Amino acid sequence: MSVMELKEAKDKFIHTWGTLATQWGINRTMAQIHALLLLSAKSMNADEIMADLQISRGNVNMNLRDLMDWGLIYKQLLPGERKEYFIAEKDIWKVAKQIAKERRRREITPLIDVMEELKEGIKPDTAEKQEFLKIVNDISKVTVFADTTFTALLKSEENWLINNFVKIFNK
Amino acid sequence: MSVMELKEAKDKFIHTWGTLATQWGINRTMAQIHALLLLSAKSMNADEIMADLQISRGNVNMNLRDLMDWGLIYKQLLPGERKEYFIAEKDIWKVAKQIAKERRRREITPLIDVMEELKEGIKPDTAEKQEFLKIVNDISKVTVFADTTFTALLKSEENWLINNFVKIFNK
DNA sequence: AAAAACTTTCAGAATATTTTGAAAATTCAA
DNA sequence: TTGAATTTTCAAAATATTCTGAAAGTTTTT
Repeated sequence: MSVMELKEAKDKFIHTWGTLATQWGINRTMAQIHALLLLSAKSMNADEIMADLQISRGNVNMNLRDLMDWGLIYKQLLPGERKEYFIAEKDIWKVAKQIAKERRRREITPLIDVMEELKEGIKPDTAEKQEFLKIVNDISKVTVFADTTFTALLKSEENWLINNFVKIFNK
Repeated sequence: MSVMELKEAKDKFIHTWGTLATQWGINRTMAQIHALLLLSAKSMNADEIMADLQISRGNVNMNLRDLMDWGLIYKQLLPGERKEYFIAEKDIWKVAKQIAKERRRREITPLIDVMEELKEGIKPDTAEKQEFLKIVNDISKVTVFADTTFTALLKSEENWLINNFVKIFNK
Protein backbone atom coordinates (compact mmCIF):
# COMPACT_ATOMS: atom_id res chain seq x y z
CA MET A 1 0.00 0.00 0.00
CA SER A 2 1.29 3.41 -0.85
CA VAL A 3 0.87 6.52 1.25
CA MET A 4 -2.68 6.82 2.43
CA GLU A 5 -4.71 9.50 4.06
CA LEU A 6 -5.11 9.51 7.82
CA LYS A 7 -8.91 9.22 7.65
CA GLU A 8 -8.59 6.19 5.43
CA ALA A 9 -6.05 4.62 7.77
CA LYS A 10 -8.23 5.23 10.81
CA ASP A 11 -11.22 3.68 9.06
CA LYS A 12 -9.14 0.69 8.16
CA PHE A 13 -7.96 0.34 11.75
CA ILE A 14 -11.53 0.52 13.10
CA HIS A 15 -12.77 -1.92 10.52
CA THR A 16 -9.97 -4.42 11.14
CA TRP A 17 -10.40 -4.25 14.90
CA GLY A 18 -14.10 -4.96 14.41
CA THR A 19 -13.58 -7.86 12.04
CA LEU A 20 -10.94 -9.58 14.13
CA ALA A 21 -13.03 -9.17 17.25
CA THR A 22 -15.86 -11.25 15.81
CA GLN A 23 -13.39 -14.08 15.30
CA TRP A 24 -12.72 -14.22 19.01
CA GLY A 25 -16.31 -14.01 20.14
CA ILE A 26 -16.41 -10.28 20.74
CA ASN A 27 -19.13 -8.15 19.28
CA ARG A 28 -18.13 -6.22 16.17
CA THR A 29 -19.64 -2.92 17.28
CA MET A 30 -18.05 -3.12 20.70
CA ALA A 31 -14.65 -3.49 19.05
CA GLN A 32 -15.32 -0.62 16.66
CA ILE A 33 -16.34 1.73 19.44
CA HIS A 34 -13.21 0.69 21.29
CA ALA A 35 -11.06 1.36 18.23
CA LEU A 36 -12.73 4.72 17.69
CA LEU A 37 -12.05 5.79 21.27
CA LEU A 38 -8.50 4.44 21.13
CA LEU A 39 -7.82 6.69 18.18
CA SER A 40 -9.59 9.71 19.63
CA ALA A 41 -7.43 12.18 21.53
CA LYS A 42 -10.52 13.61 23.20
CA SER A 43 -13.23 11.74 25.06
CA MET A 44 -16.47 11.30 23.13
CA ASN A 45 -20.17 11.23 24.04
CA ALA A 46 -22.87 8.88 22.79
CA ASP A 47 -24.10 11.28 20.10
CA GLU A 48 -20.65 11.67 18.63
CA ILE A 49 -20.12 7.90 18.52
CA MET A 50 -23.56 7.40 16.96
CA ALA A 51 -22.76 9.92 14.23
CA ASP A 52 -19.28 8.58 13.63
CA LEU A 53 -20.10 4.88 13.34
CA GLN A 54 -23.69 5.35 12.07
CA ILE A 55 -25.27 3.20 14.74
CA SER A 56 -28.25 3.57 17.02
CA ARG A 57 -28.32 5.06 20.50
CA GLY A 58 -29.31 1.78 22.12
CA ASN A 59 -26.46 -0.05 20.47
CA VAL A 60 -23.94 2.58 21.55
CA ASN A 61 -25.22 2.57 25.10
CA MET A 62 -25.12 -1.21 25.42
CA ASN A 63 -21.62 -1.55 24.04
CA LEU A 64 -20.23 1.32 26.08
CA ARG A 65 -21.47 -0.51 29.16
CA ASP A 66 -19.80 -3.72 28.01
CA LEU A 67 -16.54 -1.90 27.31
CA MET A 68 -16.60 -0.47 30.81
CA ASP A 69 -17.22 -3.97 32.19
CA TRP A 70 -14.15 -5.14 30.29
CA GLY A 71 -12.22 -2.24 31.84
CA LEU A 72 -11.22 -0.91 28.43
CA ILE A 73 -12.85 2.52 28.64
CA TYR A 74 -13.71 4.97 31.38
CA LYS A 75 -16.60 7.35 31.92
CA GLN A 76 -15.54 10.95 32.18
CA LEU A 77 -17.76 13.65 33.62
CA LEU A 78 -16.78 16.99 32.14
CA PRO A 79 -17.50 20.08 34.27
CA GLY A 80 -20.40 22.06 32.91
CA GLU A 81 -21.52 19.19 30.67
CA ARG A 82 -24.66 17.15 31.16
CA LYS A 83 -23.63 14.44 28.73
CA GLU A 84 -21.40 11.56 29.72
CA TYR A 85 -18.09 11.30 27.91
CA PHE A 86 -16.01 8.19 27.36
CA ILE A 87 -12.29 7.75 26.97
CA ALA A 88 -10.27 4.65 26.19
CA GLU A 89 -7.38 3.29 28.22
CA LYS A 90 -4.43 4.26 26.05
CA ASP A 91 -1.74 2.20 27.77
CA ILE A 92 -1.77 -0.77 25.40
CA TRP A 93 -0.01 -3.06 27.87
CA LYS A 94 -2.85 -2.39 30.32
CA VAL A 95 -5.37 -3.00 27.54
CA ALA A 96 -3.76 -6.32 26.69
CA LYS A 97 -3.75 -7.28 30.37
CA GLN A 98 -7.43 -6.42 30.72
CA ILE A 99 -8.36 -8.42 27.65
CA ALA A 100 -6.31 -11.39 28.80
CA LYS A 101 -7.85 -11.18 32.27
CA GLU A 102 -11.39 -11.10 30.92
CA ARG A 103 -10.79 -13.94 28.49
CA ARG A 104 -9.25 -16.02 31.27
CA ARG A 105 -12.35 -15.40 33.37
CA ARG A 106 -14.66 -16.39 30.54
CA GLU A 107 -12.78 -19.20 28.87
CA ILE A 108 -10.45 -20.88 31.34
CA THR A 109 -12.13 -20.65 34.72
CA PRO A 110 -15.46 -22.23 33.71
CA LEU A 111 -13.65 -25.11 32.04
CA ILE A 112 -11.63 -25.82 35.19
CA ASP A 113 -14.79 -25.74 37.26
CA VAL A 114 -16.69 -28.22 35.12
CA MET A 115 -13.73 -30.62 34.94
CA GLU A 116 -13.46 -30.55 38.73
CA GLU A 117 -17.16 -31.23 39.03
CA LEU A 118 -16.91 -34.20 36.68
CA LYS A 119 -13.89 -35.59 38.51
CA GLU A 120 -15.73 -35.48 41.79
CA GLY A 121 -18.92 -36.96 40.39
CA ILE A 122 -17.47 -40.14 38.91
CA LYS A 123 -16.16 -43.09 40.92
CA PRO A 124 -13.39 -44.91 39.03
CA ASP A 125 -14.92 -48.34 39.60
CA THR A 126 -14.95 -49.55 36.00
CA ALA A 127 -12.39 -49.43 33.19
CA GLU A 128 -14.75 -47.29 31.16
CA LYS A 129 -15.06 -44.73 33.92
CA GLN A 130 -11.31 -44.72 34.39
CA GLU A 131 -10.84 -43.92 30.72
CA PHE A 132 -13.29 -41.07 30.97
CA LEU A 133 -11.56 -39.72 34.05
CA LYS A 134 -8.20 -39.90 32.30
CA ILE A 135 -9.40 -37.50 29.60
CA VAL A 136 -11.06 -35.19 32.10
CA ASN A 137 -7.92 -35.21 34.22
CA ASP A 138 -5.62 -34.47 31.31
CA ILE A 139 -7.77 -31.56 30.20
CA SER A 140 -7.90 -30.34 33.75
CA LYS A 141 -4.12 -30.38 33.97
CA VAL A 142 -3.53 -28.57 30.70
CA THR A 143 -6.15 -26.00 31.57
CA VAL A 144 -4.75 -25.40 35.03
CA PHE A 145 -1.33 -25.06 33.43
CA ALA A 146 -2.64 -22.48 30.97
CA ASP A 147 -4.32 -20.68 33.81
CA THR A 148 -1.19 -20.69 35.94
CA THR A 149 0.94 -19.39 33.07
CA PHE A 150 -1.60 -16.72 32.26
CA THR A 151 -1.93 -15.58 35.83
CA ALA A 152 1.82 -15.47 36.28
CA LEU A 153 2.16 -13.41 33.11
CA LEU A 154 -0.50 -10.99 34.26
CA LYS A 155 0.58 -10.55 37.85
CA SER A 156 4.30 -10.64 37.95
CA GLU A 157 6.19 -7.59 36.87
CA GLU A 158 9.47 -9.37 37.45
CA ASN A 159 9.68 -12.63 35.59
CA TRP A 160 11.65 -13.13 32.42
CA LEU A 161 8.68 -12.94 30.14
CA ILE A 162 7.83 -9.47 31.30
CA ASN A 163 11.44 -8.38 31.15
CA ASN A 164 11.63 -9.80 27.72
CA PHE A 165 8.51 -7.89 26.88
CA VAL A 166 9.80 -4.61 28.27
CA LYS A 167 12.93 -5.05 26.22
CA ILE A 168 10.94 -5.52 23.05
CA PHE A 169 8.49 -2.82 23.96
CA ASN A 170 11.09 -0.13 24.57
CA LYS A 171 13.16 -0.99 21.54
CA MET B 1 -22.83 -32.86 42.57
CA SER B 2 -23.09 -36.34 44.01
CA VAL B 3 -22.12 -39.51 42.18
CA MET B 4 -23.44 -39.48 38.66
CA GLU B 5 -23.78 -41.95 35.89
CA LEU B 6 -21.14 -42.13 33.20
CA LYS B 7 -23.59 -41.35 30.42
CA GLU B 8 -24.73 -38.24 32.24
CA ALA B 9 -21.12 -37.16 32.79
CA LYS B 10 -20.21 -37.68 29.15
CA ASP B 11 -23.23 -35.67 28.05
CA LYS B 12 -22.24 -32.89 30.42
CA PHE B 13 -18.70 -32.93 29.06
CA ILE B 14 -19.90 -32.76 25.45
CA HIS B 15 -22.38 -30.03 26.25
CA THR B 16 -19.85 -27.93 28.16
CA TRP B 17 -17.21 -28.28 25.46
CA GLY B 18 -19.81 -27.08 22.93
CA THR B 19 -20.94 -24.13 25.00
CA LEU B 20 -17.46 -22.89 25.80
CA ALA B 21 -16.40 -23.23 22.19
CA THR B 22 -19.02 -20.74 21.03
CA GLN B 23 -17.50 -18.20 23.40
CA TRP B 24 -14.20 -18.40 21.57
CA GLY B 25 -15.61 -18.25 18.09
CA ILE B 26 -15.70 -21.97 17.41
CA ASN B 27 -18.79 -23.65 16.13
CA ARG B 28 -20.82 -25.48 18.77
CA THR B 29 -21.29 -28.64 16.74
CA MET B 30 -17.63 -28.84 15.82
CA ALA B 31 -16.74 -28.78 19.50
CA GLN B 32 -19.37 -31.39 20.34
CA ILE B 33 -18.14 -33.77 17.67
CA HIS B 34 -14.63 -33.25 18.97
CA ALA B 35 -15.74 -33.97 22.52
CA LEU B 36 -17.63 -37.08 21.41
CA LEU B 37 -14.56 -38.42 19.62
CA LEU B 38 -12.30 -37.51 22.53
CA LEU B 39 -14.45 -39.65 24.78
CA SER B 40 -14.77 -42.50 22.35
CA ALA B 41 -12.27 -45.32 22.68
CA LYS B 42 -13.08 -46.46 19.16
CA SER B 43 -13.07 -44.39 16.01
CA MET B 44 -16.54 -43.43 14.73
CA ASN B 45 -18.10 -43.00 11.31
CA ALA B 46 -20.46 -40.28 10.11
CA ASP B 47 -23.61 -42.33 10.73
CA GLU B 48 -22.65 -43.04 14.32
CA ILE B 49 -21.94 -39.38 14.98
CA MET B 50 -25.23 -38.36 13.34
CA ALA B 51 -27.15 -40.79 15.53
CA ASP B 52 -25.30 -39.85 18.69
CA LEU B 53 -25.58 -36.08 18.42
CA GLN B 54 -28.84 -36.04 16.43
CA ILE B 55 -27.51 -33.87 13.63
CA SER B 56 -27.63 -34.03 9.85
CA ARG B 57 -25.16 -35.71 7.56
CA GLY B 58 -24.12 -32.45 5.94
CA ASN B 59 -23.42 -30.87 9.28
CA VAL B 60 -21.32 -33.84 10.42
CA ASN B 61 -19.36 -33.88 7.19
CA MET B 62 -18.58 -30.18 7.27
CA ASN B 63 -17.46 -30.17 10.86
CA LEU B 64 -15.35 -33.30 10.50
CA ARG B 65 -13.51 -31.52 7.71
CA ASP B 66 -12.98 -28.46 9.89
CA LEU B 67 -11.73 -30.62 12.75
CA MET B 68 -9.21 -32.24 10.42
CA ASP B 69 -8.11 -28.76 9.28
CA TRP B 70 -7.55 -27.88 12.91
CA GLY B 71 -5.51 -31.07 13.27
CA LEU B 72 -7.68 -32.31 16.11
CA ILE B 73 -8.94 -35.52 14.54
CA TYR B 74 -7.65 -38.02 12.01
CA LYS B 75 -9.32 -40.06 9.31
CA GLN B 76 -8.91 -43.77 9.77
CA LEU B 77 -9.49 -46.30 7.03
CA LEU B 78 -10.42 -49.60 8.57
CA PRO B 79 -9.60 -52.71 6.54
CA GLY B 80 -12.70 -54.27 5.07
CA GLU B 81 -14.77 -51.14 5.75
CA ARG B 82 -16.14 -48.85 3.08
CA LYS B 83 -17.00 -46.08 5.53
CA GLU B 84 -14.49 -43.56 6.77
CA TYR B 85 -13.81 -43.55 10.48
CA PHE B 86 -12.57 -40.69 12.60
CA ILE B 87 -10.51 -40.67 15.74
CA ALA B 88 -9.51 -37.80 17.96
CA GLU B 89 -5.98 -36.93 18.98
CA LYS B 90 -5.95 -38.11 22.58
CA ASP B 91 -2.69 -36.51 23.69
CA ILE B 92 -4.16 -33.42 25.31
CA TRP B 93 -0.88 -31.52 25.23
CA LYS B 94 -0.83 -31.98 21.47
CA VAL B 95 -4.46 -30.91 21.31
CA ALA B 96 -3.70 -27.76 23.27
CA LYS B 97 -0.74 -27.04 20.99
CA GLN B 98 -2.86 -27.46 17.89
CA ILE B 99 -5.57 -25.17 19.23
CA ALA B 100 -3.03 -22.55 20.24
CA LYS B 101 -1.32 -22.77 16.86
CA GLU B 102 -4.58 -22.35 14.98
CA ARG B 103 -5.75 -19.46 17.13
CA ARG B 104 -2.40 -17.75 16.67
CA ARG B 105 -2.77 -18.11 12.91
CA ARG B 106 -6.28 -16.69 12.95
CA GLU B 107 -6.07 -14.03 15.63
CA ILE B 108 -2.53 -12.78 15.96
CA THR B 109 -0.98 -12.99 12.51
CA PRO B 110 -3.65 -10.95 10.66
CA LEU B 111 -3.48 -8.22 13.30
CA ILE B 112 0.29 -7.96 12.92
CA ASP B 113 -0.06 -7.74 9.17
CA VAL B 114 -2.59 -4.93 9.19
CA MET B 115 -0.62 -2.92 11.75
CA GLU B 116 2.49 -3.22 9.56
CA GLU B 117 0.50 -2.11 6.55
CA LEU B 118 -0.80 0.93 8.41
CA LYS B 119 2.66 1.84 9.68
CA GLU B 120 4.03 1.77 6.19
CA GLY B 121 1.17 3.72 4.68
CA ILE B 122 1.32 6.79 6.94
CA LYS B 123 4.08 9.39 6.91
CA PRO B 124 4.55 10.95 10.37
CA ASP B 125 4.47 14.51 9.04
CA THR B 126 1.81 15.93 11.37
CA ALA B 127 1.22 15.65 15.12
CA GLU B 128 -2.08 13.95 14.41
CA LYS B 129 -0.45 11.29 12.26
CA GLN B 130 2.23 10.76 14.87
CA GLU B 131 -0.43 10.13 17.50
CA PHE B 132 -2.10 7.61 15.26
CA LEU B 133 1.19 5.88 14.56
CA LYS B 134 1.95 5.74 18.28
CA ILE B 135 -1.19 3.66 18.90
CA VAL B 136 -0.56 1.44 15.90
CA ASN B 137 3.04 0.94 16.98
CA ASP B 138 2.11 0.09 20.55
CA ILE B 139 -0.44 -2.46 19.42
CA SER B 140 2.07 -3.87 17.00
CA LYS B 141 4.61 -4.31 19.78
CA VAL B 142 2.23 -6.00 22.19
CA THR B 143 0.95 -8.27 19.47
CA VAL B 144 4.41 -9.24 18.33
CA PHE B 145 5.27 -9.91 21.96
CA ALA B 146 2.24 -12.16 22.35
CA ASP B 147 3.19 -13.89 19.15
CA THR B 148 6.78 -14.39 20.22
CA THR B 149 5.75 -15.78 23.58
CA PHE B 150 3.20 -18.08 21.98
CA THR B 151 5.63 -19.36 19.41
CA ALA B 152 8.30 -19.97 22.01
CA LEU B 153 5.81 -21.86 24.13
CA LEU B 154 4.75 -24.01 21.22
CA LYS B 155 8.13 -24.76 19.76
CA SER B 156 10.53 -25.17 22.59
CA GLU B 157 10.50 -28.38 24.50
CA GLU B 158 13.24 -27.14 26.76
CA ASN B 159 12.38 -23.81 28.31
CA TRP B 160 11.21 -23.35 31.87
CA LEU B 161 7.57 -23.03 31.02
CA ILE B 162 7.48 -26.41 29.40
CA ASN B 163 9.45 -27.97 32.22
CA ASN B 164 7.09 -26.37 34.64
CA PHE B 165 4.25 -27.82 32.67
CA VAL B 166 5.72 -31.28 32.54
CA LYS B 167 6.13 -31.15 36.29
CA ILE B 168 2.49 -30.25 36.77
CA PHE B 169 1.36 -32.68 34.12
CA ASN B 170 3.14 -35.68 35.58
CA LYS B 171 2.11 -34.95 39.16
C1' DA C 1 -19.98 -50.62 -17.40
C1' DA C 2 -23.53 -50.50 -14.22
C1' DA C 3 -24.98 -50.32 -9.70
C1' DA C 4 -24.36 -49.86 -4.91
C1' DA C 5 -22.10 -47.57 -1.05
C1' DC C 6 -20.58 -43.72 0.56
C1' DT C 7 -19.13 -38.59 0.73
C1' DT C 8 -19.65 -33.82 -0.52
C1' DT C 9 -22.09 -29.77 -1.76
C1' DC C 10 -25.11 -25.99 -1.27
C1' DA C 11 -29.72 -23.47 -1.58
C1' DG C 12 -33.12 -22.73 1.43
C1' DA C 13 -34.87 -23.25 6.33
C1' DA C 14 -34.07 -22.77 11.02
C1' DT C 15 -31.79 -20.63 14.69
C1' DA C 16 -29.05 -17.24 17.02
C1' DT C 17 -27.22 -12.75 17.46
C1' DT C 18 -27.20 -7.99 16.88
C1' DT C 19 -29.42 -3.65 16.09
C1' DT C 20 -32.99 -0.36 16.15
C1' DG C 21 -35.83 3.14 18.06
C1' DA C 22 -39.41 4.62 20.76
C1' DA C 23 -41.02 4.44 25.49
C1' DA C 24 -39.70 4.38 30.28
C1' DA C 25 -36.55 5.73 33.69
C1' DT C 26 -33.30 8.78 35.57
C1' DT C 27 -30.85 12.99 36.40
C1' DC C 28 -30.40 17.73 36.83
C1' DA C 29 -31.54 22.73 36.54
C1' DA C 30 -34.58 26.20 37.55
C1' DT D 1 -41.91 20.26 42.14
C1' DT D 2 -41.84 20.54 37.12
C1' DG D 3 -39.93 19.68 32.83
C1' DA D 4 -36.08 19.39 29.80
C1' DA D 5 -31.96 16.72 28.91
C1' DT D 6 -30.00 12.51 28.95
C1' DT D 7 -29.54 7.53 29.64
C1' DT D 8 -31.46 2.93 29.76
C1' DT D 9 -34.40 -0.72 28.45
C1' DC D 10 -36.40 -4.09 25.58
C1' DA D 11 -39.71 -5.94 22.00
C1' DA D 12 -39.59 -6.29 17.36
C1' DA D 13 -36.82 -6.03 13.00
C1' DA D 14 -32.67 -6.85 10.66
C1' DT D 15 -28.73 -9.47 9.98
C1' DA D 16 -25.60 -13.31 10.42
C1' DT D 17 -24.69 -17.99 11.30
C1' DT D 18 -25.59 -22.69 11.39
C1' DC D 19 -28.09 -26.72 9.91
C1' DT D 20 -30.74 -29.65 6.92
C1' DG D 21 -31.50 -32.89 3.37
C1' DA D 22 -31.82 -34.04 -1.18
C1' DA D 23 -29.12 -33.96 -5.31
C1' DA D 24 -24.66 -34.34 -7.31
C1' DG D 25 -20.21 -36.33 -7.03
C1' DT D 26 -16.97 -40.02 -6.01
C1' DT D 27 -15.25 -44.52 -5.12
C1' DT D 28 -15.63 -49.37 -4.96
C1' DT D 29 -17.68 -53.71 -6.00
C1' DT D 30 -19.75 -56.90 -9.00
